[in-house]
Amino acid sequence: MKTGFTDKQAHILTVAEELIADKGFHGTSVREICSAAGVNVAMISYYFGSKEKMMASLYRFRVERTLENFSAFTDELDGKTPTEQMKILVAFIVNHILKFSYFHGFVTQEWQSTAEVKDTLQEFYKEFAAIIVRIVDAGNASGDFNCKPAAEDLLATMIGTIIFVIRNRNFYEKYIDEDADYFAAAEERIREHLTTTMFGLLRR
Amino acid sequence: MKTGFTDKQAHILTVAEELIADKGFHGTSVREICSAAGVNVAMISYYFGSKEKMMASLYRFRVERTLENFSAFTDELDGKTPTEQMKILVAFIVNHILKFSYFHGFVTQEWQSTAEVKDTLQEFYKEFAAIIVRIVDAGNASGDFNCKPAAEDLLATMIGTIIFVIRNRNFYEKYIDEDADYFAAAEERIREHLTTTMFGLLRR
Amino acid sequence: MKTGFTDKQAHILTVAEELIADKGFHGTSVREICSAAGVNVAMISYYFGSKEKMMASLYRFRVERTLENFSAFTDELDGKTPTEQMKILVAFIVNHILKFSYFHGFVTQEWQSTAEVKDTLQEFYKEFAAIIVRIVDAGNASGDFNCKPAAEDLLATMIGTIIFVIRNRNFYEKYIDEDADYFAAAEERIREHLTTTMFGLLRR
Amino acid sequence: MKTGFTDKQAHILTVAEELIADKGFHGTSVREICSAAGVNVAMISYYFGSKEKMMASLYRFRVERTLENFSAFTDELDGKTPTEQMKILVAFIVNHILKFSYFHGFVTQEWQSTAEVKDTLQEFYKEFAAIIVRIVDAGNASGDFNCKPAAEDLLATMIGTIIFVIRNRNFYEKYIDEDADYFAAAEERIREHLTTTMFGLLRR
DNA sequence: AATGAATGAGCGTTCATTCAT
DNA sequence: CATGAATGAACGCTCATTCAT
Repeated sequence: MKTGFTDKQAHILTVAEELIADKGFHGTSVREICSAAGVNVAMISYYFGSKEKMMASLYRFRVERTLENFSAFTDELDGKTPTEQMKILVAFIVNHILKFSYFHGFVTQEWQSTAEVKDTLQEFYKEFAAIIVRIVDAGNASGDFNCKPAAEDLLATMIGTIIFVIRNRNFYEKYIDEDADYFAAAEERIREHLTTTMFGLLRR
Repeated sequence: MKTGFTDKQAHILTVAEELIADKGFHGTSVREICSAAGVNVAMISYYFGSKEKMMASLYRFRVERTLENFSAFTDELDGKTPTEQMKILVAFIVNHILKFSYFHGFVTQEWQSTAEVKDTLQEFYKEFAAIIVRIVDAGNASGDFNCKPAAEDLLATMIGTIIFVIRNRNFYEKYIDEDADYFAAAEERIREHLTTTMFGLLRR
Repeated sequence: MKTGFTDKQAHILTVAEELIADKGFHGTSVREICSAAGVNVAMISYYFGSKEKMMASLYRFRVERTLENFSAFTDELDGKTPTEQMKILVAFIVNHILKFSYFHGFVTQEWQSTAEVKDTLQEFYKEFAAIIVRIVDAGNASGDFNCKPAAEDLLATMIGTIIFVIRNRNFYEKYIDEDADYFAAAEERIREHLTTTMFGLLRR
Repeated sequence: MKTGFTDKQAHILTVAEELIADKGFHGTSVREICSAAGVNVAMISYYFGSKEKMMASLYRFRVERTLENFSAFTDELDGKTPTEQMKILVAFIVNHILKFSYFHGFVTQEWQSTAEVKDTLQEFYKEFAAIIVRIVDAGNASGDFNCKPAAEDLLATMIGTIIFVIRNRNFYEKYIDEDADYFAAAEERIREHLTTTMFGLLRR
């Protein structure tokens, strides 16, 4: 699977991803990333050209990996009814965003991202919206659904809801069994909530 | 309602809010804020103790003002049917978040906020969730609704969806008439979408 | 005497001048200058904006001080014969360049100076060339001289010769009494040599 | 004449010379030189030990090549009258310095050269001064000249004047026909001026 | 109460050099 | 013999903050 990143670059990006997800782009220093990655402070400039360019690489890195998973996910949809497909789609997106949430919250805020980076993310959203359209249309044809809400609205609601739950853990965890692992429990809850939400919009 | 902020402090916070909403906490320097506010660079440390503490004050400042609006908003609900109340609530939250979205996306990301700040924001969410509960219960009693979805889930979906649309303007604006003002057009669209979404969850 | 530099700025420039005269612009670090000046490392950026801009200030600083001396020097020429005036001029330029030689060797080499800086130095040269023209013309009118060599050539020879002697001390000091102070002895020698040279060009 | 430089070393030195002449020692990076020379960045350390030592080699390299030209030049003097010899000498030195001026301006400035490097350059000056002495003595014996100015002073004036004109092109080019090639026009002018200057010092 | 000059720490980056291959 | 990946040190600069006034 060709990505254009060497092992060392991938290693640095993985470490950087975790830190930046936690503390943001400006809140994470090059020294911090390199120290955590066990490499010399000069390596980020050496490998990526600059911290900014490393960030652009990080986006590309993540999108590439996400789109790889997409194939597996879309294969899974084959032969299922639109209702089942929608359930699978919600489960996939909840699982994915919980893993890489930070990734969907940067653009336009905190990070004056370049056009290239914004495009990288849009690529993902458009790809995803296209799948939603396909399922919605199939469901309306088969009679599973009787409404055609806009794909971009469904997408906004799904991703937005998940990110809110992640970012406002402090608030949301009060409604979750405190003995349970937050992310595992939250994943299940959001999946169910969003599934219900989607069907509420598709069948009226 | 006692706020504890002098006029000068309020002025600085207002200026800071706008800049930070645009460029993030780390992306906005103390010099920049003070320069834009027309005050001495030492004033932030002087008035608030530090940039971090100013940020905490900013949260408190915003929550206080929001809660002030709440009274007007809750007054508006009086004597309406639960269905109408829910419509008003959606309209209020969409309008509010569009104005102060930055404010709901910081916590846990980009900013290692203190417990105090997190509490400040939770105060708002809890207050809001309480209103949702009240409307949902009233609607179930009156027969307007026949379901009792969790208030925190409805909240997450409402706020999350709005923030997504704001942060991913690049993506979402493709689905909006390009001649229209983005925020005005988006506000209307999201309001309708979320209203439909809420009713889809309350009546099944 | 208004120069536009505060005492602190003047202090830093004086220290910087000495170090840069010795080791060049790129060879002298900001830390080194600040350390020698007993000020914080941030002061150069703080006072001048950047190291580059400090260098531009240094040129201006030196030219201003040189042009101040000029008035005193030109006053001294009044009422003298052209022959005496030429002797005074040589003595002045030798003395001045020996003090600030570094200053005349930077432009176009080692430092990609801005147009502004180059202009600063040219200002000095042009001012000086004008005086030479005046003396040469007066001398030809009075009969002291019988030739009109180009002022820019006389200037080039005077300044060039002096700088050579400074820069190639290693070579030149072999011809100077080793018990004497190099600069004092060199000053006298060059003054005599250049005086002879000038008269050799003015009377043939 | 044994130089001790391999072809690769000579190639690197030639490239380095051009760059350093333009931007100075500190202003030219090892990467830049190696990149321009089409060799690996490690080669300068590998071949010369360090950047500093490469610089010492560069001086030696240039002096060796200059001294090689000297034989041809001194041969040319044979059988000429001292007056003609002096003209040839001025023409040679002007031409040479215009080509390798940078080379004569480094020592003691911008570069803390080692004793070895300084010696390398002195070797050249002493050799040159010896020739001047010979011509001056011959001219005084033949009656071409009637003065014996110090060779080191003549040398300082010649080299200094030329370097000034090169370094202060900005100033000097105003006095040169702007349609002409600067270096070609300057060479002719300086040659004539220095020839006149030398004869002015040798015949009084 | 408020200033603005000044600070030390840390920033992202580039440097000449080293070393395993 | 030659490479190029990798390094530690130092670079110029900006940061939030302090302190004498």
